[in-house]
Amino acid sequence: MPDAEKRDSLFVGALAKGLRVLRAFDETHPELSLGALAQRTGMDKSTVQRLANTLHQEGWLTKDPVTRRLRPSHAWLELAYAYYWSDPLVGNAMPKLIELSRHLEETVNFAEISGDHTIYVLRLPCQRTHFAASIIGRRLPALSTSVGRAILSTWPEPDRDAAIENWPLKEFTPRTTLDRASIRNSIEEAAARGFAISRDEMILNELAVAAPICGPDGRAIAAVQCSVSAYSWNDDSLLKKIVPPLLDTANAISPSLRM
Amino acid sequence: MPDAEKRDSLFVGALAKGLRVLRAFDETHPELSLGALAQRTGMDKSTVQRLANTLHQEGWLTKDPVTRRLRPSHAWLELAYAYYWSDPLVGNAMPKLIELSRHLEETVNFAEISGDHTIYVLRLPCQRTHFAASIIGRRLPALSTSVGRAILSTWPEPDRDAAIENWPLKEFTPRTTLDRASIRNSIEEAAARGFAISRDEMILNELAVAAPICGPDGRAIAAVQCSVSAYSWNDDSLLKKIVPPLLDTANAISPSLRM
DNA sequence: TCTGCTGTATCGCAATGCAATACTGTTTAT
DNA sequence: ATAAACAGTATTGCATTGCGATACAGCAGA
Repeated sequence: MPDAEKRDSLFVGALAKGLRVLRAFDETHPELSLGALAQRTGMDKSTVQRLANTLHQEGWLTKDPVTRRLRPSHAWLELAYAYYWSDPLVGNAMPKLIELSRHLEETVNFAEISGDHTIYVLRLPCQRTHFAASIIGRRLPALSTSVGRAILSTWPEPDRDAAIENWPLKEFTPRTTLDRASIRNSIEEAAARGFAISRDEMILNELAVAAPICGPDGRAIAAVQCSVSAYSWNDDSLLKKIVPPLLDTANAISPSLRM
Repeated sequence: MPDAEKRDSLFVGALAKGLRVLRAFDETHPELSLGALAQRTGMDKSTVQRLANTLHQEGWLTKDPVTRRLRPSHAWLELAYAYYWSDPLVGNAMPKLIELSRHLEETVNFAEISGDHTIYVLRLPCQRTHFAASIIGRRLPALSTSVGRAILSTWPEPDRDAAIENWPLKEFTPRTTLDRASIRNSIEEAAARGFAISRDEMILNELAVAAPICGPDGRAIAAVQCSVSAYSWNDDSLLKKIVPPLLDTANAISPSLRM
């Protein structure tokens, strides 16, 4: 392990390496051969062999009997299941999101902040979109999403500023905002109005509105989001039809009241 | 490791143990202390300490700063994300499920067979139900679910019989079928009609219909399912309104045609 | 303040995971 | 066809690394 020199004595390297094997699978690498795994993880071929073998025996990797390639197993979904039970917000959020989705008949999402990214935790797709926009677990740079901006809009000045300065940005479409001053404006507007809007950030012709879910300290860690097509919606209709129920839903989920 | 004596030399015990720590979290144990983890995994306290520490450092466990308890982290959802990209059926299924859900305005699920259980892979909840019925990754005994029966109905005799004889059953409601002969009837009926119906198996007052998704060999490994309330639906309306589009959807997802 | 708890740190031993290497089987090019 | 190239599988000796007993610290409640 050349990267991390002096890890304390209660660090189990073999476990960390094994998990790095799991992390090697992503949207561009849905299945991998042993050799490819070795390459991607930077580990020795025989190390990967043992780790992958163990993961396979323990049911974490599925092995195609003919190509010998490895793929994520159903166990990966079971972990998501366990996650849902452990997240204190999800239990309240789910029924309210369902109602919102039924009412709006538009795609509704629930996302949380995870470091400097947002991650989709619950998704209720209503319209056909591209695949990545309809499955859970997707991480996106927080500054580029309506969810991230809605959440940041509730944070105290110093934290918010630090985020705006330092958090990463990535160009997804030609219209992705890469200018941090514009992002600051967007967040301040969100702070004033109680919700954030973003346009064409992740995909073109997409309009997203997000309302933060505040904890007892007023600081949000999650948001409810509604994503619609700019073909069918504009600012006015958004504000009239979508924003009010969206805010209601967010407030209903917020744990502050129940404490 | 007393349980598995003679594991071959390419087995990394530390990795397996670490993963067992992850598996210790489930619906009844959403968060665990170090001591509780040691108990549940049957491992030594200091072993668990090191493993949990490693998992925490690597971002797999979240540690509550005040209670010191450990919880699943967002990484668990990221694994689900990777899983979705790797599952060859999910990409086709998703848009079609969305359409079906919009059309029926009822809860639609996509589940696969996983050993002797079924596992929910995609869920589009439309009505409020209990929490477990609306999140992905849930495993249920295949013989008790409409999905499992729909899938088994496409299997050749010997496999099907072996499953009916040996696969596990568990009582979820007072009306859960525990009689294997009845289950055989149900599966045979499904084979004749092309879809399976179940009633009150998992929760009372629930009606579920499932249509198998067959591979090129005619053998199903997945099914589309629609779950409705027996309060609003009966056999007739189910057959008229739900079954036809359900079968259409299942056929549209089946990969056989595209090969 | 004492007692019992739960989480954190230390340490010597040997079990265990490491990487080099050799083997097997399947695919590609000549 | 035959050979060469490649990917997956097995073996082995060595020392690194993970093991668990034990001792320490920080916080409850009595």
